[in-house]
Amino acid sequence: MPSRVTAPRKVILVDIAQACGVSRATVSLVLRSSPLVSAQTRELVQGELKRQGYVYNRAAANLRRRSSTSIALVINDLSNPFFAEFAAGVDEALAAAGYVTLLGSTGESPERQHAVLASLIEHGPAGLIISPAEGSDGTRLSRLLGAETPVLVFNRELVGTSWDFLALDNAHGAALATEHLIALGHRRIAFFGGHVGSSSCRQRRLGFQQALAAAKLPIEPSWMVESAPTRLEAAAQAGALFARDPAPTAAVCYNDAVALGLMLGLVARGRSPGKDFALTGFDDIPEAAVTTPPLTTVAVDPRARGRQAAALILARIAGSRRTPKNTVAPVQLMIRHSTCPPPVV
Amino acid sequence: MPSRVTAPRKVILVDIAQACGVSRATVSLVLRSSPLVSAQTRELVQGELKRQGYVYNRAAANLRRRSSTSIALVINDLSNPFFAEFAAGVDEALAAAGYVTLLGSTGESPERQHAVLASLIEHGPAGLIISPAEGSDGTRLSRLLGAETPVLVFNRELVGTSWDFLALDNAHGAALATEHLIALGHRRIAFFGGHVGSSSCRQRRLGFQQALAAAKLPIEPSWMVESAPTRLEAAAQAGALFARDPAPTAAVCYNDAVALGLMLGLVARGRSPGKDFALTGFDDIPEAAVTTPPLTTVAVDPRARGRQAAALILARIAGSRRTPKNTVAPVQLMIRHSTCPPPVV
DNA sequence: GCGACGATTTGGATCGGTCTAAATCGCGAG
DNA sequence: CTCGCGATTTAGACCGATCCAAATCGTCGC
Repeated sequence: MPSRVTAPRKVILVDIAQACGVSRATVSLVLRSSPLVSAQTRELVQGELKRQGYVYNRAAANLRRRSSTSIALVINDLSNPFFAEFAAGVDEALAAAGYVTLLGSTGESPERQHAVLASLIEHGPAGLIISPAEGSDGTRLSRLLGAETPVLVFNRELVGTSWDFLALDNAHGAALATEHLIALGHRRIAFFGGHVGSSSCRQRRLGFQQALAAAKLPIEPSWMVESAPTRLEAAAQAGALFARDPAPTAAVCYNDAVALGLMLGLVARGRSPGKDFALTGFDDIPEAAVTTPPLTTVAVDPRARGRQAAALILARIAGSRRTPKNTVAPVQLMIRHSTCPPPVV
Repeated sequence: MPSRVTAPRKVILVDIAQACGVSRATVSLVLRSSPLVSAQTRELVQGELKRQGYVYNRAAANLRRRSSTSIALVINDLSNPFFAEFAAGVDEALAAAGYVTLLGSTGESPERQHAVLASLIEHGPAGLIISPAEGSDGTRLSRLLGAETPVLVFNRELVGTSWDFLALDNAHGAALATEHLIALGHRRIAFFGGHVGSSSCRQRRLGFQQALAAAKLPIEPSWMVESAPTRLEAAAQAGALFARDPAPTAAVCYNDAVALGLMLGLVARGRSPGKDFALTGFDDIPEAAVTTPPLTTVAVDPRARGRQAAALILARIAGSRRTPKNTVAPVQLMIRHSTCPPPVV
């Protein structure tokens, strides 16, 4: 009979206990570095742990302790550098706090989001950070997650829920960009790109309009141009700005991707962004600093937002607070060379 | 006595069993949609599950079944769009297969990588996909992970290990780029950027040199310029290409970031990339298509690589294969406008 | 020499599921 | 009416840790 090669059984707590001639409870205490065990047995056990290559089974421990050391992170679009950087920040801070990140990405599909969440919560995370897919149904999410799970919503408001919310200061950022253009002398300013369906777009439009109103400038509805928040779509929509005379001399763009697309569209029409047309972005993606011309934009520091989100969910898990908390993250205008004074007529 | 408000205890399997007047085993069978239970009780139980808002505790189940439904994904640099896209592909494919992704990012630090891995394996993932941090010690990782864990290494070779490995066809990609430049008429071609410490850089250099040798062109050592794989570093190193006369008329760059940096450096020196100097990148990051000029580069489709990595680790977990397997992913040359013929002297 | 007391150690129940083997049910055949 | 058999259902051990209450140990005071 050929000798059967069995995979060496995993080393568990009792193996260590037996090898040391102590009880499981004692080994367990050593693992959690309890002060109860004597220095002598502690060393004995620790030596054996190393010798046998023991790995702690956190799932088993968590089962008994009814606790959890993981946090779910659900991202609408990981391939967007903004969210990737956010995720990196979250993971960095969670790891530092001893948590593990359960990742889920939804590709902006509420259906996938539902499935992903259903799967993630079965793993019993201590909390959830979610950047909702566009078109998410808050009520439906509430029902799925229950009132118990600690949740932090990032970036997009989720109406019908009472969870903590970390928002960017969209209105203020757009206002800063608009004021900068006004200060340069522009009087005909467009708002370009984004879907009004998304709350972030509505907020940025609001800030834009408030800044115009504060400067007593008119808001021309045909200069509020929608487009998908992608470079390609934005480039295709550039013409919409010049459909009528007079045309705007500057545009506040929904985000950097849209701004870069608009730049392409302008160049294609013989315009020269930063020379005869001024435009601003939003996000300050790494690319923004190195385009030609470098893009004036509103920086939001996504990695820092990630760390902040981690801190907020940990605070919520610690559970001191009771009422849901809204946090607004500051933004900063980065002035580069895509913004110039209007051409003299 | 004031009525104590207790958080509603989580609904567990026995709650359902009691409410239905059946045993735990029966409920368990329903949960796993076993054909053993009668249609009648199945419906009864399923109704109760929904009514009470039961959520499955996968950790408990996995404990008994000695199985796992999570896979760890360790990434050296999530803020790099290439890896972010890769991660998105992995997560997409894993989710489709019913797995959950445990994320860890290391920021290129072997120490962090060690800590992250130690923490992740305690959660008992069924397998691990790792894109190693630069300077990882394969032997050390082997010791940490043991011989049992299914592992797929991505992108960077890990010497001293016997794990599955998914590599990009670096040599071939660099050769394609080099051949393209030669076909355009270039005779003095540099290899720019990257650290020779990294295996991907060595492989790309190799392909570059083979293509030169095949065309019977000399390899000039002073035209092999190192730099950190970042835009800024690359821009700073641009001068090294023109230190001596004659200078190269074209460069194969280690990756897109380096190529974009070199473009900046060239412009700063009064050169005009795509007009009087040709250069190629590697990766085809989204930005490459929209720079001025658009960058000729080698596309590797990171999202598809992510899906492929997921498929490979799942196959390894299924365990049919025995010997470690090396997979080389194809690459594709994307010809854009950063490559031009050499200037006529 | 004995009971007390602080310092350690430990048996056994427990977390929430799954597995196995055995019990129970319903019904048609003999 | 009883037996046999397939279809369902179930009791109880089990996964690998933690927790609690109780046991054990050494030694110190009287």
